[in-house]
Amino acid sequence: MSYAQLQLKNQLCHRLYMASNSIARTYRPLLADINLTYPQYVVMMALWEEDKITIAALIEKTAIDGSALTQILKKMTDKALLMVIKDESDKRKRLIQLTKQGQSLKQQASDIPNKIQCKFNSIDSTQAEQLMHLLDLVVHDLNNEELNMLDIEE
Amino acid sequence: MSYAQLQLKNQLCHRLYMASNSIARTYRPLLADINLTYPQYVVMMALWEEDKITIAALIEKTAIDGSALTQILKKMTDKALLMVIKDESDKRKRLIQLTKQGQSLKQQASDIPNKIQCKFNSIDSTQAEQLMHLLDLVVHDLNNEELNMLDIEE
DNA sequence: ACATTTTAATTTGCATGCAAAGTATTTGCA
DNA sequence: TGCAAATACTTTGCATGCAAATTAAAATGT
Repeated sequence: MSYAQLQLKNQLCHRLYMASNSIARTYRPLLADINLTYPQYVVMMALWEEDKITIAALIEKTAIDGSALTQILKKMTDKALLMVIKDESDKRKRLIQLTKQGQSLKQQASDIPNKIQCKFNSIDSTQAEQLMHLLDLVVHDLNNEELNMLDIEE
Repeated sequence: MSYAQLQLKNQLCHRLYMASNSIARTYRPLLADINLTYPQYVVMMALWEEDKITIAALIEKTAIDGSALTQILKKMTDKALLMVIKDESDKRKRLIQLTKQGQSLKQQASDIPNKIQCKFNSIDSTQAEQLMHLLDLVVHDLNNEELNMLDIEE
C-alpha cells in the first residue's frame, strides 16, 4: 500500500508522456509524405494562420522552445519553405515569411487533420473538447506555477 | 472559415504537445535534485514496483522506446543505480536489477508526486481521473491503429 | 550622452524518441 | 539435423526540447 503515488499506473504525467509520444508517432508517417516533422508542421500551421510574424510571436503561438526553433527554422529555410528576414525597424527581431512553396503546402496538408481524427475511434467530439479543456488547465497550472515563483522571488 | 481544422487552437494534438512539455519542464528541477531525468525516473518507478525484470518488460511497463532505453540504462548503470545482467536461461535477454543505491533512492523520491500534485491548482482528483481515462483512450486508439494496419497487411 | 538593463535570437551541450539496420540467440519446421 | 523465421537487444543517424551562456541591439535611467 505504501508509495502508491509512485506507481506508474496512477500517474497522470506518465499518461501524458505516453499520449504525446503516441501522437507524434502517429503523425510522423503522414507528415513524412510532405517532408515535415511535427514541430515543423506546427510552425507551418502557425504561419498559414498568420504570415510574416516575429520569432517571438511564433514561439508564443507554437509553444516551441526558442533555441530549438532557431534550428528548426534553419532547416525549413533550407527546404525553401520560409525565409528569415531582419526587421529593419528593430534589428534584434526577425520576421518569418512563407515562400510560395510554403504557402502552397497548405493544400497538401489540408487532409491531415481528418486522417488523424479518423484514428480516434473511442473518443467523440464532446470528449475531445473535454480533453482539450483539461489539458489547457494542466498547461495553465504548470506555467502559472513558474510565474508564481517569480512573484515570490521579487 | 476554411481550413478551420488546421488552426492550432483547435488541435488536440497541439494541446498534448504543450502539456507533455510543460510536465517535463516541471519535473526537471525536482528530478535534478536526485540526479535523474524524467525517463530515468520512469525507469526507477517501474523497478521500484518490480525489480529484476527483462528489458522487454521494462519497455512494456514504461512505454519508453527500446533503442532509447538501451542508452538510458547505460547511463543509469554508470550512475550505479542498476545493473544489466545476462539471463543465462535465454542469452538474448537481459535482466535489470537495482543496486542498493537504486533501491534507497526510492525514499528520496517519495515526496516528488506530492510536489507535482501541488502544482495542479485548477484540477481536482475527479478531473484528474477523467483526464487519465481520456488519455488512456487516446493511447489505446493510436496504438490499436497500428495493430489494425498490421491486420490489413496480413 | 553613456553606462546599465532588458529584449530578441543564437549557440552549445546533453538527453531523449524513433526509424532502420545490425547482431546474437532461440524457435520452428521441413 | 539444419536452416529460415522470429526474438531480444543494440547501434546509428537525425530531429527535437531545454538550460545556460553568448551576442547584438534597443530601451532606460542619470
